[in-house]
Amino acid sequence: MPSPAPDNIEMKILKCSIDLFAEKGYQGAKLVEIMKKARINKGTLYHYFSSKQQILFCVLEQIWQKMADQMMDLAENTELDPLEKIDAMIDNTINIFAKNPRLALVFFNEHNPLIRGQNDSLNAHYVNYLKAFAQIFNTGVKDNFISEHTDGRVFLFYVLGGLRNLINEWAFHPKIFNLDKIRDNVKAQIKHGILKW
Amino acid sequence: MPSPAPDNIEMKILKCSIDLFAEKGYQGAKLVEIMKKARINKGTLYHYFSSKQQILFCVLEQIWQKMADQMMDLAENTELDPLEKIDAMIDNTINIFAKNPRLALVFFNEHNPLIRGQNDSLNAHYVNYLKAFAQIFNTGVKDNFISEHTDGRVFLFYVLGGLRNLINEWAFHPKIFNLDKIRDNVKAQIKHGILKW
Amino acid sequence: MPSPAPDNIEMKILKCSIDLFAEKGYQGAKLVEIMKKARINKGTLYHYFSSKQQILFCVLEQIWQKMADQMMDLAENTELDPLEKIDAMIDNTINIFAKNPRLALVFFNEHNPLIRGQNDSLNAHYVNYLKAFAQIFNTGVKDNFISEHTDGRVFLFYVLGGLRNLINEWAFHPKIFNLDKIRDNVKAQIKHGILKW
Amino acid sequence: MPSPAPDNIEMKILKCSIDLFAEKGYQGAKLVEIMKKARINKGTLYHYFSSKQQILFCVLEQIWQKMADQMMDLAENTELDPLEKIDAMIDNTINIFAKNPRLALVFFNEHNPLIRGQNDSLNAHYVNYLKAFAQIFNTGVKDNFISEHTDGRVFLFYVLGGLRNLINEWAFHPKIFNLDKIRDNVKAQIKHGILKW
DNA sequence: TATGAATGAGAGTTCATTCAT
DNA sequence: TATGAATGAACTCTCATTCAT
Repeated sequence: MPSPAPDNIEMKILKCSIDLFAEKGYQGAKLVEIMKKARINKGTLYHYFSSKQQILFCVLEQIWQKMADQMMDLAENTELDPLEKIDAMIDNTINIFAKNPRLALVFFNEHNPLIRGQNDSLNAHYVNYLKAFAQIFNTGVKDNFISEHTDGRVFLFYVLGGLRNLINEWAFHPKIFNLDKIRDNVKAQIKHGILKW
Repeated sequence: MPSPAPDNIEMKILKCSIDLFAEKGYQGAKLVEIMKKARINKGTLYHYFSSKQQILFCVLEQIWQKMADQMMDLAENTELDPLEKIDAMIDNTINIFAKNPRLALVFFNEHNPLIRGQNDSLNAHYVNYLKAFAQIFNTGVKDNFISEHTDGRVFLFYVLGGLRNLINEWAFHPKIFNLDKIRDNVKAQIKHGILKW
Repeated sequence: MPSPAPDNIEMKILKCSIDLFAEKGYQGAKLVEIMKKARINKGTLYHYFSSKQQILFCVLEQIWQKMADQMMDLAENTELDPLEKIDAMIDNTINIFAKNPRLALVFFNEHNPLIRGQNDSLNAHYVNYLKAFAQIFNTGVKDNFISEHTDGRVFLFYVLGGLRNLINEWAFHPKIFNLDKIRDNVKAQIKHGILKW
Repeated sequence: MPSPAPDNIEMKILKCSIDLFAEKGYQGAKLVEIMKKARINKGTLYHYFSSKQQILFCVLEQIWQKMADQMMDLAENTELDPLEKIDAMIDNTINIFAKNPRLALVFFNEHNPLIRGQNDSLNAHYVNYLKAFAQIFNTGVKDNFISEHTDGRVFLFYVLGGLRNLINEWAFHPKIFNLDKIRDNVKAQIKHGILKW
């Protein structure tokens, strides 16, 4: 009595979508291709997702949920000091994509403010993420771990953008970039900059 | 005898395209809208650009050309030391977009590797940019300005991504972000990191 | 429980296309007209044919396939002598179009080398047709049925062009031309020429 | 004092049009290409021809005028007997295209009834041609040169179509087909058919 | 839940032609 | 007579989505 787990189809669609979004971009990936790749029929997809955009939202939301959750956990963590938390944040972010480079490509190429603005739940995760980060950072400044000359917002978007770009490059050229080197270098640059010390 | 300014239409198309690309994304912006905005007719656009993509390439190429040229000038400059050159690089990048936030939005949201791969001249500028940057950075390491623990490639994409993200945020929320604060903070973080010193 | 005939739509498109191609030529016939005539929607047509040219190819290919098949059958036939085969060839060609004059118009006006060159399968049938004809003709010469002064190639294209033109005129003026008269006259001319004998 | 003959431009346009019509067909040949080939500017063409179709008509008309004139001369000729006239007709037709194969391609591929019906003057020449031919043929029958079993109309369109097809093939493959062989074979077939005699 | 033929608005693009200079 | 930028109607084709079965 074979009973296929219904979630499997949803997962298959999601997986194939990620691959195709990564390869051709959201607009370039056609639903027919996704359906073929997932070996499902044309109408079937609409039993699991209400639209093409819904698929993208679903992918992005999963990532942002994880990123926000991890950041909020970190913010509430009482065992790590702020600098350790920032290190952990780098690790968390890298770890999310380490096992799925194509996910990184979708995330970084399709997550722009235009998309964000169209989906409340996506935006909510994003806001949570920012808030948790701010909390960590501000504590770091208040407790004298972080220089008060550093603007929190600027630091946040700087690190985020930097990481995003690095992971994107790694996903495209996995042989040239090395995740551990990225990890160490970013941590060091954040703390000490690039000057000889 | 009025002298006709033939370039005006080309410029008008480019300007309106940037606005619409920024607002709705490349795919979301429709040629009809661009034409209406530029107050030209359907066929006229094709006198100046052979396709919609051509318009995007043209916008991106102008930016990359400027960025590459500035970086190459900097690389060949003999009066500045490597750290000054990196400061100048930050200034240059910010200055390009300072007067046109929407240009920044187009640049950062539409310049993904997919686009790059379709246009040789675009890619050439990009490669020049990377090479000139590497040259500056390597000199900095060799001359003991920059810590030898810092990987050049990682640093490059980290700074690039960070700046990109910051300028993008500034373009979206110009009242929250302040270009001069961005400038100073990034320069400081690059050099000293965020630790109390 | 009515059984849907899925092929009907494909046939309907083909039939309406032939009519419109005949009336206005391939270029003159617009897809909108074909769709209206076939009472189908815009997208539906593309379920059955991948392009407008595909429709034309499909029409022409069916005819050439039939013509080539008949000619090859004739070539392999061992019961008829070469002269009887040539008579049969005339009959075959005329019979293909006898029931559908508009088909003749499309075939003769749209089948030029330009079209042929764009479609391998079309060309393959054409080549088969020529080869089978050559075989029949050469046997006729070898077995002393046909004068050795007659060049095979010249004869072939002469008869083909002549028939083509006659059928075309008949399709345009079916009341002036009479297929049986065409049939008999061509057969006689091929064999005896026009001289008093 | 250079004075360019104004007719030269008209001729240049016609010549280049024939080449392009032959190569790509009437619809496939674009006015821009014709203008480029003729090294004239965009607007200039319209000083010589009122439309693209006008150019085609002009080409076809010249040919049909020549063909009609020659046929009418032949009809009025009192020195040749009907069979000699038919031989002369073959020669005339072939001679018109012998020096310009591309002209043959245009003539045979673009001269269909659709075109004919749109241009009175074109049609007039065509009608003259048919009438003169009929006159020659009928005299041939009446004077016992031609078998009374041969239908005039059928014979006419048969020979015309055959010649058309042969010249077309020759124009496409001038190395395979030989005009003189065509000439002789056609004359012989018309008179004696292909039977061993 | 599954199917896939059918839908149709709307996209980017073409190109013969016009007309102010 | 010559120019070529400007025109815009009309084209073929796309594809996310629907819905009867």
